[in-house]
Amino acid sequence: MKEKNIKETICAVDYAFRRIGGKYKGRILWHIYNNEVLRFGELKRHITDITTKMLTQTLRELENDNLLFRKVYPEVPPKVEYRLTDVSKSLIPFINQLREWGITQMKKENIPIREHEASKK
Amino acid sequence: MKEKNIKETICAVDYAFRRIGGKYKGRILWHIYNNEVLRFGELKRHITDITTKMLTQTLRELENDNLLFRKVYPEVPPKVEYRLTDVSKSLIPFINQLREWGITQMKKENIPIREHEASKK
DNA sequence: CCGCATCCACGATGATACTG
DNA sequence: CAGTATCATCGTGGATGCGG
Repeated sequence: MKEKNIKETICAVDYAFRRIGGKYKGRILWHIYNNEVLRFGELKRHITDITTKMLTQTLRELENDNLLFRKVYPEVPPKVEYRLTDVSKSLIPFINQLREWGITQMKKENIPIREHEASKK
Repeated sequence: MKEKNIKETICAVDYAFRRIGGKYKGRILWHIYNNEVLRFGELKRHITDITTKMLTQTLRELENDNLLFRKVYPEVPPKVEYRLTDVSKSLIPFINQLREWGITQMKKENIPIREHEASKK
């Protein structure tokens, strides 16, 4: 049966796409990078078209895949923070370049670009 | 209803991922780049885990999205060649960078890497 | 040889309600 | 606040057969 496990992967391009592919992974990493640290609710507000379920699920995948660090504060109300790991930090240059490529293309096609307002401290 | 159209896209990261995301797009572009031009059957042999249907479908998407150029030779038996466009060529550096990141990670995890044998002429 | 058409299974995603 | 649980649905992709 379908080995979902990445161990049997062959091509590096394939491997990389499996790790950061998916509908929201790129954007999540990018937003966290821009803010250094984000809480669950903040992320949800940044990525407006994601549901609670998908956000939770994707965050878990990224965490299990060692691309996100999750810190839970044992408080009431709860507080959970997400940060990049060293591995995902090493991925940022790529995402950024891809983003610049996207901007170039979008300008060519006159597609309005929504910049994510990084709450730069 | 669900606007599949990319026109309403907002974030450039999202835009870029939509264009080259997907299970096979990255690999297809990469293989064609490595060989400059590939025929349908050659592509299918390179990407061993793809079905005829998915290959056809993905190639169409890439073509419609201006990331592939398709040339049909009116012969019997048929012959169809696929090449990169200027737009997808401008994308290659990023794919390559992503690939290098993948290679680094795979080495860390001792995952065997299958190099695609580019039939360098 | 290079596809396209059809049918079908299943996983991915969405909507909504509920909880510690 | 940060999720979980459940149900419905939609798209992706596989299998097969046909056709120029």
